[in-house]
Amino acid sequence: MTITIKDIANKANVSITTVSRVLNNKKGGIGDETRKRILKIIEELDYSPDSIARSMKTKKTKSIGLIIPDIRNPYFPELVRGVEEVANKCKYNVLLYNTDGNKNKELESLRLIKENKVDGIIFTSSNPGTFNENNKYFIEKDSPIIFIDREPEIESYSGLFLNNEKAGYIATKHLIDLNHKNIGCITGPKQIQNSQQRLTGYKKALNDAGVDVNEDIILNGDYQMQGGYEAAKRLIENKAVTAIFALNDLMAFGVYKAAQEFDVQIPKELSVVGFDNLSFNELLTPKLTTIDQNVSNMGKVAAKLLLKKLGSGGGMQNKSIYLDPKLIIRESTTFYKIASSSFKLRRSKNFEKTSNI
Amino acid sequence: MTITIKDIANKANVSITTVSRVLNNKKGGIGDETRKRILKIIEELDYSPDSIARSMKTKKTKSIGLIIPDIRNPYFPELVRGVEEVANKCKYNVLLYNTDGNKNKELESLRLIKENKVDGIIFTSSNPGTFNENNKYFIEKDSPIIFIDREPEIESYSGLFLNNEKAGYIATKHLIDLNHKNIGCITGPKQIQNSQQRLTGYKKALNDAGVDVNEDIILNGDYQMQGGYEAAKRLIENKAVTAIFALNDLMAFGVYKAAQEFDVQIPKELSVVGFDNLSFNELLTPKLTTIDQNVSNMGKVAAKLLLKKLGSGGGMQNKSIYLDPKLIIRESTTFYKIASSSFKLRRSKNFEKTSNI
DNA sequence: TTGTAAGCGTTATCAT
DNA sequence: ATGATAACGCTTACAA
Repeated sequence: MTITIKDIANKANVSITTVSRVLNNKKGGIGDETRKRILKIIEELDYSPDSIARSMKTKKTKSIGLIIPDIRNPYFPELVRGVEEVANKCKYNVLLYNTDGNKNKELESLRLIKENKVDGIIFTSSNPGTFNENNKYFIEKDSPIIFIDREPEIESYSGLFLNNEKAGYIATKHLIDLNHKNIGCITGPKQIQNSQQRLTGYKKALNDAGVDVNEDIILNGDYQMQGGYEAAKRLIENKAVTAIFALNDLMAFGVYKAAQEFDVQIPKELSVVGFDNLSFNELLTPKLTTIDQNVSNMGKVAAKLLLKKLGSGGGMQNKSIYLDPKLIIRESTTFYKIASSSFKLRRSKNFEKTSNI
Repeated sequence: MTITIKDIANKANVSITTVSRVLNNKKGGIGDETRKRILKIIEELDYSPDSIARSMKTKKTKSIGLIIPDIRNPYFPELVRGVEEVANKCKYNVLLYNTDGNKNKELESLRLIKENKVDGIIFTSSNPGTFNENNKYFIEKDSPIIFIDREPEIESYSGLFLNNEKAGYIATKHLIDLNHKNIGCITGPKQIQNSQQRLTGYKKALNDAGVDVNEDIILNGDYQMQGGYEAAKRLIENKAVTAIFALNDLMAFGVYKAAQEFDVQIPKELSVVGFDNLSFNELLTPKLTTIDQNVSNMGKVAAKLLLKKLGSGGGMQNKSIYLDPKLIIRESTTFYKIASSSFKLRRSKNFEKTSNI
């Protein structure tokens, strides 16, 4: 038998109201002796309130939904931890949803709100158009959703975004300052907004420095290691670049792999800049110069934003926060000297070496 | 204004009972015409039932709790996806908790069940003794918890475990078959059961092959890259081994790092076997020979087990499943020839090389 | 300081 | 085939 507030009330010879009062720490209106007695009984019976019943009245679940494309993408565990940390601190639970960027799954997850399962949602989409004005699940002005990383196509929303263009700019600028002129760029999937923004920053930095943008060394990647690897291979084979800016770390890993395969030394012969500052960077030798998004912090800020919104009872203006990126200079970038870039010759030697292992 | 079953009933000129019936697909007792009419109105009003109110009656939340140490550990995202996949297929939501192996947090999370927030829990502890007979949150015989990877100290439970000893055995056997005799072993934290089991398998394989167990080359690691790195450094410096069995992949990564630093060729001069088959293995050159746990599958099986238990209304026997490990042979292990293991000399050369980069 | 009672949105029992 | 109503465990006016 599950024990309820009624049992406590009986045992303490008070009404359930009184018990409810001490449960919710109502300030005034409770005898000190009564409170103690009730508390003691609660303790004895190891009672804890049924949060479902509580939600029924309050219309609050103390839960938030966290919707992401794929937790296996190493970007997200950090985000999740960040969100969870502040959520739990405020006694909120976190419901996790992976959508694989699938629009139906994204929409499906919004049902959570309608069904009262969560008080609010933190949403990272990889899919443009999930939220737009025509959408059946269109979210009204003060709906408790925080968008992360990708702006929805609706008129008003709250969100948390990285200043991706600036990030692309400073990463490229760093390379330019290091005397690089032929800087390859490996992008993410075309439809993903942040990839476009980073690319814009890249081009802008080039322009500002008076370096021509060479579309031939801007290659499409997929934000996966494999795409980075393949693009890097082409770039290296064509001996076209002295530096590569990969628009995320996963692809930068792919660049490392290609470089290793072709026996191209990083950073001596090829400088590499990544984007994300994943913790696996530790793994790499040399350590990767990259853009830090401080993903864990983004999670925290997003959660705080959401919780604040929830606390305000819908009376809060929608607002978006733009975070500034930070360039983390490590070991994968170095000053370009013309003489050092002659890896094409050595590559053939390497082929022999590889084949007899 | 939120729309309820009552609104539907009014609009359809029926009682809420009838509406409830069509919502729950009750077989008999509903006029075909009425059903259609109601369905249409539901559609029109875009109504969906309040799952909290539903839970109130049914005592079911259609949610499960997934409790893990840390989602940033690359082992867990796979698990989470596996769990989520089958949970969602059965219309269950997943609440995620990271405990950092903290006992209090682990206990805290169990409150979820008491508060009726979840119907069941899948629990991966890294902390012995969270569940034991004295524990206040002691879980009774048919409580809906599935333990993963670590057995609790209670008398009866359901769980899903890898046959770790066997895994340790076949990994070591593989190395022995490759003519290795001096096989170093880097373990996980002492208190973690699966590390002990893997180690037992390692020793057994050695014994069965008539190779003496050398405690000097069994080093304590921490299941983190750093620990693997440090242990490997010592092993390499002492020139004591021709192969290393790291009890998880993260530590194997550390071994790679140390090998690289000392210019020791894998596998030519040092064979390495890992454990977990993390997806980042793709990153490594050469690719890591490792034990595959099929973590994603474990997640699925665990979820199925839990759901089955929930479906059975508590009338199910507790039972545990032991999964068999699989050795994935890739490029980091090779046949040991005595001549090839002279890396100590070359190491000093490498120091010069490193220092002038 | 404490108690009574209504009500949250469902489902389920028992009528009709 | 359908409806009236109690009940789930809590919070919260409103009373006392």
